[in-house]
Amino acid sequence: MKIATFNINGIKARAAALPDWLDTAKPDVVLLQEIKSVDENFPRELFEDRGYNVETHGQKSFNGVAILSKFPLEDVQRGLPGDPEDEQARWIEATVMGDRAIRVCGLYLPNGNPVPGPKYDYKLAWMERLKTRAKGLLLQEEPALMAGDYNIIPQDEDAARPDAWQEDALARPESRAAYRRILNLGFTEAFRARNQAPDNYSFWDYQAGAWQRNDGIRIDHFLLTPQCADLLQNCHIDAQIRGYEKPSDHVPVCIELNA
DNA sequence: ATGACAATCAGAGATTGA
Repeated sequence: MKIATFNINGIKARAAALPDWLDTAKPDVVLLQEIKSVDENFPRELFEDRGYNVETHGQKSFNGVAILSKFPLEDVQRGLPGDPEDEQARWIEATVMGDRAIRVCGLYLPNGNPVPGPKYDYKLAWMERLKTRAKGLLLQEEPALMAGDYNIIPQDEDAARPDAWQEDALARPESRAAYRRILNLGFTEAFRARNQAPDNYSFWDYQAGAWQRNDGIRIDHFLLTPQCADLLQNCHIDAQIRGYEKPSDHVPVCIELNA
């Protein structure tokens, strides 16, 4: 089973590029972030016509996450638990009913800039809630994953110019520590489990020719429970599509599971 | 040191992103 995560930076703006990529990459399951659309306006036919089941958790203008799946989806949950006041659409999870049931969680972790400030506080608080949900997944002792735009540069090797990100919410020591507290509960980060090479990124800014200079950062990640990590075949980044027509500033990260 | 670039909503330019 091929599962991908992709921050598309707006479904309207990606109405051509996203189907093109689906037709080429043929993922079974896709976790989308930043659909920037309310549920009613999401062009689900684009995906249903290609054989995908579609579940969305959108909001107006910003954020918004979705799951596309060629397998049936069960027990869909929207919103990260832990704060009933939180209106931002950054979390959706469901069980993918393939040969083996897999719980998939799609997330769009807050950016957090500027540091310090209320947005950074929200990021850290959100990560604390994420940790709680992560513990819950581990307790199930079943194949499960949390994937999406973490807005975290895990280590300096995950940025072309680490010095430029030192004071940024994506790389601050407190951000990295919060990410590691989740990882250290017992998750496997799929990309580094299969690839130790530097210069692998999942985001390039639109500005200043970042793509052409390969001035990127790796911030889109797959975290797998032990039972899911047992199934991991490989993980790769579809970087080339960043150079295609009207791209997102992120590219898809894909895993192949023995399931 | 700053802005560059893109998307959204709205119908100009502010806001957000990373």
